[in-house]
Amino acid sequence: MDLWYFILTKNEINLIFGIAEFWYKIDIFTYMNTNLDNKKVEKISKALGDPYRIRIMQAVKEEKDWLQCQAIKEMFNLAQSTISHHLSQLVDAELLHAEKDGRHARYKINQEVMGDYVSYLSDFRDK
Amino acid sequence: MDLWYFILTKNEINLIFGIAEFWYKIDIFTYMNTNLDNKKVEKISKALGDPYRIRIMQAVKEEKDWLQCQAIKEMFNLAQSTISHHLSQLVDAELLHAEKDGRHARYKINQEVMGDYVSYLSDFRDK
DNA sequence: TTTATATATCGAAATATATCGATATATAAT
DNA sequence: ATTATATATCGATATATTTCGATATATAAA
Repeated sequence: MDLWYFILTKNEINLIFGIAEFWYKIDIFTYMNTNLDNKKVEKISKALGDPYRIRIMQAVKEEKDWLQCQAIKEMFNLAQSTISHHLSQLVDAELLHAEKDGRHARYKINQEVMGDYVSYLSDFRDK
Repeated sequence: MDLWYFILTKNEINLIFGIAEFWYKIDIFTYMNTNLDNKKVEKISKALGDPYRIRIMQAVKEEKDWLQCQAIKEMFNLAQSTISHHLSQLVDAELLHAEKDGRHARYKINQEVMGDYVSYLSDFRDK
């Protein structure tokens, strides 16, 4: 049996989808994402450009559902006000959804914005 | 004919690949990208967290092949040393390949690192 | 060899960000 | 009502980044 190794480009994904469309008689629509302007991309990138915030995002990702602010505070040796600052950077960039539950705050990843950012960056690939 | 609208998650892509594997009797291997550590992700994000550098990336993308440094200088009202600084941020983060051609420098997007960054971020999606 | 051009590097000043401690606010527990 | 807990905000300081002008380096043109 042969083993083939691919790094797939957008065009190649489109080809595969094309075959799938033909075989299953369906239409798969892909679209270029225009939801993010440069200002927004800058803000998101800045938000991800800090070691603590990267680890916060990872912790939020690991959590099945929402992650309590309290849990984040216990991960680091940082003042509570500093954690709060990092969290608002992530919320301002809309990378995280924030929700208040009594006196607790909890967070989960904003899938839509994260998806927009990923597809924005994907446009830098191939041509 | 029915029209269905999907935002596909990684798991759903895997399902589609699974069907393709079954039908064409091939193996499609997907793997979690571990090429980037947090330090690298931080550096790349920081590099993308500046309006000039975002526009430089876009300009490099638009260029069919390599983009001359000179062309970038003409896009902005910035001192030559500042442009040089921004370009080295992007090259240090390995978002751009740099090449010297005589006394000119030229750049193109480092597809591998950009791809690694995109797939790193993709792991923040779905679960 | 001299001069012009493209880019890189250095040092200083301006600006932005991270961090803390103190304090405010809002909710829950007593 | 009072007290304790979770989070947010403020002001000050430390640190990092951006920007410039001046200068260095390296290549091409005269």
